[in-house]
Amino acid sequence: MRKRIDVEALCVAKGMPMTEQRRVVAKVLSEAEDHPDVEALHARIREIDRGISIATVYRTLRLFEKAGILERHEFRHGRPRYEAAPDVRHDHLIDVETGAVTEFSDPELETLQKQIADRLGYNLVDYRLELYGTKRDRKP
Amino acid sequence: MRKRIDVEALCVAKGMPMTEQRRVVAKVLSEAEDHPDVEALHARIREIDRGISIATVYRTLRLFEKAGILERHEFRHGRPRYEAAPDVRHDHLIDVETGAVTEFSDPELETLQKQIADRLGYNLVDYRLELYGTKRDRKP
DNA sequence: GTAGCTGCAAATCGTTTGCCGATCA
DNA sequence: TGATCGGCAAACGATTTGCAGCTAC
Repeated sequence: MRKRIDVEALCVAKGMPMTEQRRVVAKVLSEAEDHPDVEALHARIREIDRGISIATVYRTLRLFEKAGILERHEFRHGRPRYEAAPDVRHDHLIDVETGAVTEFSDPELETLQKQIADRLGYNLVDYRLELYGTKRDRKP
Repeated sequence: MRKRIDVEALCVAKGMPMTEQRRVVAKVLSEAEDHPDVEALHARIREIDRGISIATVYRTLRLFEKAGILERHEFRHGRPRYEAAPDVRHDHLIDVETGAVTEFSDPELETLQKQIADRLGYNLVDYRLELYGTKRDRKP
């Protein structure tokens, strides 16, 4: 069960001028249950407003990302995929057969990572963790 | 202390036709102590043989990668970077200020990842872990 | 009113590819 | 010899940008 994030409200809170196009992009992002790429997003956007150009989609995604409203993920083998920025950080497990993404978070893992960085003489400022797997017992 | 890998020997072992150009690319990769990108590699290659084109560099890197002789890493913010494939897997800590890469490996971490995948109903087939940090006590 | 937006088409960037003469085994 | 290679320049695909007109506030 994914927590719905009101992207438009976040934009307004940041004082962004809200155009019709941005509202549509925000709506599509808010409603996405998956982690769509630009092409998928554009397709969904055009279902609502046929005239919105790909340039606007790119511009808007960059804008939202810089504002911290959006996360861009560069998983292996594929174009960047997007999700509305969650309030609690999580990591991703990607199904290598279907591309489906499962979210998870594990405090133990983060502790361990901090320890490793520390041991190497660094302060951990960020990390990227992606698991790639195949579903167990896929057939009946 | 980085273990030197004889890339040319690995190519020969795989039965690749070894041209003058491939020997140069192999040599540069074997001698690299860092994780250079294509541009850096091409620069080093040209120091040995001025005539080798960027197309050849790209073709050769792809060839080596497909043969499992080379690893391509797509760290955040930047072009892909390469290293001769190590025989024991390791992960990377990237200095966000300098781009320098420190290698590490932690069996505990891998166990934990396997457990997480398992808990989510997946068999772990691969993963990507990158730590981003700043050096502690950088100044004297 | 004016700063900032959008659509369009052209530009950009890193990377790949078709062609054809050259090289390797 | 026959398969494979490499250099060149053109092609490519995803993304960005300049411009001129339009919109939010």
